[in-house]
Amino acid sequence: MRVPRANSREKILAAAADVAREAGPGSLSLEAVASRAGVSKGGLLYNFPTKAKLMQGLVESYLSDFQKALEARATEAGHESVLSAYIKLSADDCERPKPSASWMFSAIAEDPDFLTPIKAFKRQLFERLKGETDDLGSLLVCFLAIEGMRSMNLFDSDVLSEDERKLLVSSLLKIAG
Amino acid sequence: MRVPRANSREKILAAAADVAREAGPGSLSLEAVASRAGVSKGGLLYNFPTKAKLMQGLVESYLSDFQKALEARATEAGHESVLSAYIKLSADDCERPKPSASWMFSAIAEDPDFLTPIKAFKRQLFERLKGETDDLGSLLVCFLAIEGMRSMNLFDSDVLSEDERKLLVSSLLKIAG
DNA sequence: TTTACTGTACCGGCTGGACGGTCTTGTCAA
DNA sequence: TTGACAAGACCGTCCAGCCGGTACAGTAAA
Repeated sequence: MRVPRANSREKILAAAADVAREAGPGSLSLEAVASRAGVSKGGLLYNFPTKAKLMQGLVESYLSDFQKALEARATEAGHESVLSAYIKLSADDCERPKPSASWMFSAIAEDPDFLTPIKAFKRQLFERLKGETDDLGSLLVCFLAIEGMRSMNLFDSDVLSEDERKLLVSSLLKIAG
Repeated sequence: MRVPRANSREKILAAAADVAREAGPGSLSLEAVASRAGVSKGGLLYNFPTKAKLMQGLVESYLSDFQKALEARATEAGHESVLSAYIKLSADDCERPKPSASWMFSAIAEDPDFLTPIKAFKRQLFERLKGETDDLGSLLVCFLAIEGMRSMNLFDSDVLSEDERKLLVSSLLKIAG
């Protein structure tokens, strides 16, 4: 793929995420994204010929970022399990001020099928974790608790306090062994 | 409040949930809801003067149903804790073929603030559970795992198999004590 | 009993506006 | 000069909300 005059693609993807977060998932119009990215509507549609392609781009970049981050954590400290890496990575993600995936609601509103790759990725990750442990019950609890944490973060629910989340993470790490 | 000729309100709320589930959260138009409910658009707008009021109605009826179901479970078998009741209730909810809250994405797309009452409800429930146990860590893990289960159900992720979910629930009940 | 009036419940066409996507024109680097 | 790319006016579509109308139940005066 040729590189654009300026790498508009990433700017646009970031802008889309920002708009979804700040203006609400229902207000993710192409015009808003273009304006936010400092690009004209025509320019946006040049990079992403359709809104669906834009959503798809968001999903793909999210997934590849996540994959890379997980791999980095899992290998950098070779002693810890993938599950521990996943727990810590998710905890860090949730501590960041901006929920990284608030665009997801826009994607769902557009077409729920956009999430199919994410579901597949999750199932794949789960299978990988299953091969790493012999206590399926504990794994399930951990995996779902992380899912819950991520979901709360996504919904912008400040239901848990800072301390509670820290306690949760340490409890999960203990269960993960 | 006078009772309507037929209780259209509930019919409309149910229809809205159905449309959101089947046509996708982005296709929740007033016309679609009215048609599904066997009511004209004018009739719908008579009962819910604005789309926002309809969403609000969905949230309120969801919350009151949930509250009632939880109370019923918690008192019917007085021996079990509220946490156990919550776990079992959520497990049953997730086993039902139709996700009961798929309208939530429509509400979020419309305006994320619609979820405020739900967040408040969750926090309130969590506080209540905190008063029931002395092991905050375990409670956190359970609470978040349930959240994860509900979220997966909401996203229609069949990431977990039937057996896995059963194992998860039994593990949670064991942790809950 | 009849007739006229009132308020409730509901109908469905209409409109103004927003949005997605196209098309033509402009621009700049090579 | 050329072609990759940006700009933004433009068009068709869709939808929320409005509004004038209809049907009907209750009431009450005649």
